[in-house]
Amino acid sequence: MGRGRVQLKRIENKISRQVTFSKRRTGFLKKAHEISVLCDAEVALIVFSSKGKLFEYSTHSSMDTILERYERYAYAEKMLTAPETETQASWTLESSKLKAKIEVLERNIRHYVGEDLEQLNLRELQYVEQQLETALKRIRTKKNQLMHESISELHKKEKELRDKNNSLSKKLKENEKNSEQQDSMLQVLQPHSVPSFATTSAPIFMGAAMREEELAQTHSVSTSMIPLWMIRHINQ
Amino acid sequence: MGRGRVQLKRIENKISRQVTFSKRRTGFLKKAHEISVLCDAEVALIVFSSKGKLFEYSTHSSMDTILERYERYAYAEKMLTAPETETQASWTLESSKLKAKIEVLERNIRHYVGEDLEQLNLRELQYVEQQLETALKRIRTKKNQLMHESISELHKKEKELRDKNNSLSKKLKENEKNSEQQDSMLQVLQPHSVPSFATTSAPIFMGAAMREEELAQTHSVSTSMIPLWMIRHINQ
DNA sequence: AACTATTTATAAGA
DNA sequence: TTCTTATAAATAGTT
Repeated sequence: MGRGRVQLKRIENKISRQVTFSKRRTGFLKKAHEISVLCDAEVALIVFSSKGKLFEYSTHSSMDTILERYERYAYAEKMLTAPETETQASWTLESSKLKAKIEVLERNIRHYVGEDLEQLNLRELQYVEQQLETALKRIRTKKNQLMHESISELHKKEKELRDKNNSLSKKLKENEKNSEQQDSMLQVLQPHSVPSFATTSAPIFMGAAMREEELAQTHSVSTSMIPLWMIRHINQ
Repeated sequence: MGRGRVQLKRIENKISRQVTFSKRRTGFLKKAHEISVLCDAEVALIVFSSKGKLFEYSTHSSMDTILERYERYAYAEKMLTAPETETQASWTLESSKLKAKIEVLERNIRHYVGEDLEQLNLRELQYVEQQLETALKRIRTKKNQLMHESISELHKKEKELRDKNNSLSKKLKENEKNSEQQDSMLQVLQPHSVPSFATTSAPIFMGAAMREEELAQTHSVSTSMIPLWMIRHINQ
């Protein structure tokens, strides 16, 4: 339905795929609602876009209710075709497996943060130590990268603000000249009428400078010549 | 789309309701397939007719896969509802919870070994860095402890073996004295019959010495004055 | 199930 | 995204 026929295959153009998805999704959900109302059916509809976003529709009885009903229905069917599978026992087993995995992962994490080290022998300690060294190195590299980006950004801003300050100062001087002439003419009526751009623009620049200082401070943790972490390690 | 307009409300005539359901169901499933193919979306569709019959559609990845993904996605919202009874659904939910937890843990571990760092901002990087530093410190302390224990143990063994060697040497000398006397009496019958304790006991001690050397070598990684890891970090 | 007059959905373009 | 419009598709009522 549209100006041209459409081939039933993935739309390669990303943009038009997205547009089509948006349009058809609307119609699709509408159809879901219509059939459920007109024909008194129970409908559950789940759509994940190619970008992973979720869209859903479900009849009055909530999504969970329908999925549960579906599970029951599918369960009964499975029991007919392949009895034995998917019993309560297998769920318990699945659950235990997952829990076991979680235990292992948690244990690993504890080791990576230096806890429960009694469980490890020398070889394992050595391994973890090496991994952490590599990790630290990578993290510091990444951190440096982020901070340098930040700093360049601030330098850019600083320059912009400086330029603005300069141009404002210029304008101010011109104004002063003009107002001196005016003052000499109107001094009795309007004394002290010069606006002070210089003092209002200063804080704008200070703001940028302070943020840069903050960054430099945190930066020193990993980049000054003899940083804290190294001293701590030498003293260990 | 048809000869007349249609009100969005339940069709009261049972026959035409059924006919409409049949027709629309076909179109609906077709739409599901179309959007999934055209737009590369993942679709799961469950319909129960008013008579309780099940119709379903799902993309290549099976219905279960999609429902599981849905459970995971909707996990946050499900947390709000009260814990359910031990139904099939709750098992699925439990499973999803565990899987979600595993995902989080695995993500953490990847960060602790310096992977997927793009996901972290400066603050988080700083946090992880600090944790790793503490962990490394603890691990090195523990390693030292283990190695020192190992070394004392070896020293003890060394001493025991030395003592044994000494006592064996003594006995040997006594034997030699005795056998000299006997030799002088029996030299024609048994020449060269002296057992060589000195040479067999040497390898026993050598074994211990080598193990200690190995340890000292690995030990130097974290305890020599300017160890490798420090140089690497200085050069980072 | 077909048929077909109409309504609806939507592709393309703005 | 939203609107417009020409056209393809779906389907209500009928046979």
